[in-house]
Amino acid sequence: MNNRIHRDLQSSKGLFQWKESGAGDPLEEVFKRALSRPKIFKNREVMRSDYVPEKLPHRDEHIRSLGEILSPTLRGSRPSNVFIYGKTGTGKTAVVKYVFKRFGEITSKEKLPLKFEYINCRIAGTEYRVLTELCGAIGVKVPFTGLSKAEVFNRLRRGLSEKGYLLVACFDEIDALVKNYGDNLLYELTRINEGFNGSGLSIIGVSNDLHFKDYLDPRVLSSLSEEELVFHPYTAIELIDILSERASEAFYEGAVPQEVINLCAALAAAEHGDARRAIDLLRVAAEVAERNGDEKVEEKHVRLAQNIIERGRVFEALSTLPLHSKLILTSLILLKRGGVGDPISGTVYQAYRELCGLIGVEPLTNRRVSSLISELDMLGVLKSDLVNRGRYGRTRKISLLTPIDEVEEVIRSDELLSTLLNHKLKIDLKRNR
DNA sequence: CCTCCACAGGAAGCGCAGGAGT
DNA sequence: ACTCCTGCGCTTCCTGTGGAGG
Repeated sequence: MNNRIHRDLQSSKGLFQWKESGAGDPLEEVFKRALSRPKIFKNREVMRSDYVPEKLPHRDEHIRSLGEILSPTLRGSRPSNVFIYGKTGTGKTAVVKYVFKRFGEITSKEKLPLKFEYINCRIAGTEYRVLTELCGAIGVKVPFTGLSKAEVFNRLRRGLSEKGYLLVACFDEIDALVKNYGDNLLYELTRINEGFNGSGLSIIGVSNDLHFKDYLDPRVLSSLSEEELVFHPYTAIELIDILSERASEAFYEGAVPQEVINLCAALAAAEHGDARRAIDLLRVAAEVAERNGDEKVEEKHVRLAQNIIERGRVFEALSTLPLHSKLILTSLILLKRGGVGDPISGTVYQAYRELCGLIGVEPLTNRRVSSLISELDMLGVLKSDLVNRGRYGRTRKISLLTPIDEVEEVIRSDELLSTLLNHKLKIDLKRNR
């Protein structure tokens, strides 16, 4: 099993290795190759996920609607709040950023007292930081910690009325904020305009959770969704247009044939029409082709890219986990390798405590481990199904969703856990004999 | 029909970090 | 120096629960 992982690692590395290895100065070779290699990328920036293109194919209607809704700002009155729904990669963020950019241009040309601020609630993280960013948008300086939320809120209100700004704020992934902190802040923000005329705050809420409305207080909902926009997933045909548009800017002519674009579009369309996925796929495929020294991107590169992206996702999700989550995964691996089918939470907790004992770490409580398992479930690493076993209680059956070898690979990238794993596996082997 | 298992998962609160205001 | 603020990770305590077996 060890060998297998080793082999996997080598072969995945092998992807990036040159076909022949020359002697002498190792960098010399790299330079020479890099300079003589056929070029694929003309402009790498264009394929980055946060790039806002000049043209957004198939979103004209949405751009016009949003512009229409925001147009009162140019005449100095406050526009309606807007709610935008749509799954990931349907162009919500791109449309908002694009519209903000264009309005920003007009604003600075005409010298209007307008501010447009884009905030990603999941990245901002807390209510406090969201408020801080709003303050920052209108030039009110706020320390990043130390003040009460109420104080920051007051400063925002004072700033708005003193400076006379009209602030249009986009709360992207607004569901993340509401799920963690409730809708109190939103309620307060929708009421901040009372007593203002001309200045104030308009909110654009963006969510990819279609059931998000259910979490909201009716009062917040009604004032927040004065206008609504719904973004539908892209079809494969639309994705082809989007990719072609980007590809023509990002790559040299002939480097990316049409059938490769079609393939990327088809693969992404099969997964809910996510444009971001499609673009990532094409970018990685092109990178693979480039590193390989090939002249153009081919189907095999796209297939490899698919693999790389998948592995990258797993690795990134798992390697940044805290120690105790990794210990839980380690126990799961050991139980699986030991021939236990899908263990129940009690068994996992026992194994986990044992591991903690071995490395001299104070174990967390059952309750906390239960939460960590739920978190891993939400991450999609494992699945925990509630099962009722009558007399034998009610518990969760835990199964790995990620291939066990991939999980083990990540666990083994931590030296301590790797040693622990080897140690335990050896003991189990002896016991079985 | 009732009991009782083996937990799930909500609520509250604690201690700490990292700051601000006085 | 002291008080007060929030977020975070965690514990403690608690109530709830579906169905096998008596």
